Amino acid sequence: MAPKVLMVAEKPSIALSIASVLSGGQMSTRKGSTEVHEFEGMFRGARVQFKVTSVIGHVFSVDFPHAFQSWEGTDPIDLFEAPVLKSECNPKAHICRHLSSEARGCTYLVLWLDCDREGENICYEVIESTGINENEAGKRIFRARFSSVTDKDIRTAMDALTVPNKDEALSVDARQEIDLKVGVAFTRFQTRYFQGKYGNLDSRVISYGPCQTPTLGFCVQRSILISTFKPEKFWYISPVVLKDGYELQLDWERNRVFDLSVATMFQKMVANDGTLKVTDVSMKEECKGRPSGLNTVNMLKVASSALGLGPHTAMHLAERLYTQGFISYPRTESTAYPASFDFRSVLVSQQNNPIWGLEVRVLLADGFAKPRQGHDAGDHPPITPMQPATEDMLGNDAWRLYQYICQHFIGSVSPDCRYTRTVVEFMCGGETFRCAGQHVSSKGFTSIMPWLAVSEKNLPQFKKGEKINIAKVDLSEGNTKPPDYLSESELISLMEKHGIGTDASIPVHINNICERNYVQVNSGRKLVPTALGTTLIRGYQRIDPDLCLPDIRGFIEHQITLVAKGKANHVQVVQHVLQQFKQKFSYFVRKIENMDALFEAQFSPLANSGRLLSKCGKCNRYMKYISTQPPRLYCITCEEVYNLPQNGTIKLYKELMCPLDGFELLLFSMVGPDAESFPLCPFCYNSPPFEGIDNLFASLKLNSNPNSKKVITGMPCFLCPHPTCRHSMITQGVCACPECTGTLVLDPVSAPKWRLHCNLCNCLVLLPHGAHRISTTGKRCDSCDSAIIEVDFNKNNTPLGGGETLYQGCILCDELLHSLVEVKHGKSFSVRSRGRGRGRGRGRGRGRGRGRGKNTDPKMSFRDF
DNA sequence: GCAAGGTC
Repeated sequence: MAPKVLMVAEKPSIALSIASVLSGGQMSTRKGSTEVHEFEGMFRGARVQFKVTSVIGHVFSVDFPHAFQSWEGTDPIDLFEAPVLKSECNPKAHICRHLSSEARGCTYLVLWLDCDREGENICYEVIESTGINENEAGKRIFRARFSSVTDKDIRTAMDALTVPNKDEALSVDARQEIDLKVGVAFTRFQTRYFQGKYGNLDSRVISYGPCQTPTLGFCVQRSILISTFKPEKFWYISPVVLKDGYELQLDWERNRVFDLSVATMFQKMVANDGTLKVTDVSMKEECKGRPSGLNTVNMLKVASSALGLGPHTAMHLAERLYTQGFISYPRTESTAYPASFDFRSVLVSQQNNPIWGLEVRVLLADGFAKPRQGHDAGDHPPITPMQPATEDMLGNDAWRLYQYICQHFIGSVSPDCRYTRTVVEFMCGGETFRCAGQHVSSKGFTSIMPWLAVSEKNLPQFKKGEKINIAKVDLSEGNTKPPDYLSESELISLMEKHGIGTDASIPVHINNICERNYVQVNSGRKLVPTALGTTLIRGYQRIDPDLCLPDIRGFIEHQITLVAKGKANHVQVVQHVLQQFKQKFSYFVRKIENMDALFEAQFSPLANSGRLLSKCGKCNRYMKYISTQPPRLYCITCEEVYNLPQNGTIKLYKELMCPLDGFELLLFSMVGPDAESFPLCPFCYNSPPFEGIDNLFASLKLNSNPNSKKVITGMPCFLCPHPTCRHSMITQGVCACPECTGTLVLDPVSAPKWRLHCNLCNCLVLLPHGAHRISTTGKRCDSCDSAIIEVDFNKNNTPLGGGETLYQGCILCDELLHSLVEVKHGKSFSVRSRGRGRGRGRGRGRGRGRGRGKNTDPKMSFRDF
């Protein structure tokens, strides 16, 4: 059989392009985690079977091991020395499994990842996933280096295979570890510090990051400039001339002066002279160049400033236009097109457009230009329309973006705009004045991009040496004005200039500082910092300005570049940089009072926030409920903060008390139609009471249904293993969830729509409707080990004979009860149906758990907990 | 609940 060659690209679209080019379109395609294209061809002088597939960006991402994930149990400074783990970024996509199975039986691996450092790093993620030893580089493993996804470049790359660059890959590993440790350490520390003191910060998490914080810094810097701006009065003179029916106001060469008596003096000198002498008339042909190709950052700037679309939204729309085939790949740094680019066929596809079709037909008939020379970053061609579209096909916002992309493209192949500029210079009383006129001789690309048009301004004819009487000399007063708040478009430029973020991540960072409530987007997409955003930046400036300066990203980039170039050892660089940040961190912690003084002046202490709600188990006094994000309880006496679940309402739960710690229980209710409610003890929720329960949660999360939207952030009663408390999972749990490894727990306040809900996933089971009372009994079903429940039916509609209302049974095995239950979210729910096994109790010694034998109902109860 | 970087 012919040897097999596996080729892997960074995204499915590139795998398709590569396969199409190399197979000449003769390939077969099959589905998988990502598509696999197969064809025969020649490789290193032999006939082979090619398989081309792709990853979807990074395969792995980096995080802390479980022991360091607890905010309570880890001192943030220890994170700098903590180990880091790589795990699959998107376990549901099963990319690792896909690669390993596709690599089986392959003799060669060819890496077609994007040709940048991230791509180089993904090369090694792919190698690791395939299981091939990386020492086989140059023997079984090859790297294709291509500068664009064109026929020519793909073939050239295939003929000149090299090996992946380990140093570049390691530089990305270094960046990942540094970003993670620095970001998480500062974020955890300042979040806990300030949320433990103030009640109205209104941000779930007070994050810090080497990209997001300098981004915020730009916005705050501008707003500080505005708030500290002192306006100054200035004066200027402008002679007025009447000629050939024109009234012209001339510009003063001095522009303005800041002293009224000086301005008055000049005015008198000019007025006394009274005659303007034309000292020069110059006429110049000017050219405004057509644009080069459109890259992501420029698209985002126009989207924000001209279309009113934020970068996040604009990227979303652009991605949709791309996946629907209307535009080319929208994430690119390049503004230069490859030499072989077919401009004509793009124009042909636009020639029937009702709005700009005519212009396109003229270009096709009269000849078109190539776009102005741009920058080739070696990634993708500029953003280009691929298919004609109408507003109906796209929807308003996507249409406006598409329209701009088309206008930009057509503009880029249109002639330059040409105009003549006339400048007339005058002298009077020793002072120089000017006026300028413009006449457009050829609109060129500005007819399709009218917002860039050169304005027409007519002047009367002047001759050098000519003398003209002044009609009047105005003396005007003005005030210097502060700049406006930073526009999103200006922010994007600043980020690009300072190397903060990438074309793909710039929108994410801007979105981040909005979502964290650090800035607000006002009208005109101006970014106005909130009190929180301003206070943070001013705080860093007080303690260590480096922390919020744009150079911080540059510093990290510079250090990892040493790794990428092979000039420094990866481990040593990471250690060195982390050592520096650790010192900055500990200094920051020591000096946090300097920032806190600013917070004190701006925000309300917890003691003054919120309302009294429930009793503290330690001091027996009422604690305050703070409903602003994140919801918390605060005990004024103990000065303790207890976090509460989010996105729901909290109230006191029947003044019941936790038997473990004496805290009053709360009832949390989610919102929505099938919203569930559950009790929790504020203390247990934050500090789970049983040893090792943290680890148990971690395994529960790992084993739970991956589709579950439920996020466990603390321990509510429905996860509590207390053997006798009437609210715990042990006493309120009924049976195993048919959908996941969780337990179905009785919702204690669901009357009269009694129900069970899973403590891990969204599975919901409706119990007999309208019953007076439903409760667990403490007894177990003999055959399936579920909890026996007791139902007190309503006497008006009891299904029991003789008007009986009380009934006990197992909801799985008892025919009557089983006929009365209904699964709302979830699949089948019966003893006989086979479901997935139980994950709980893994290795916990009771011999129950996943496999209990083929004929056993896999949905055992939770008793082996 | 944390970062930034890929990509959908």
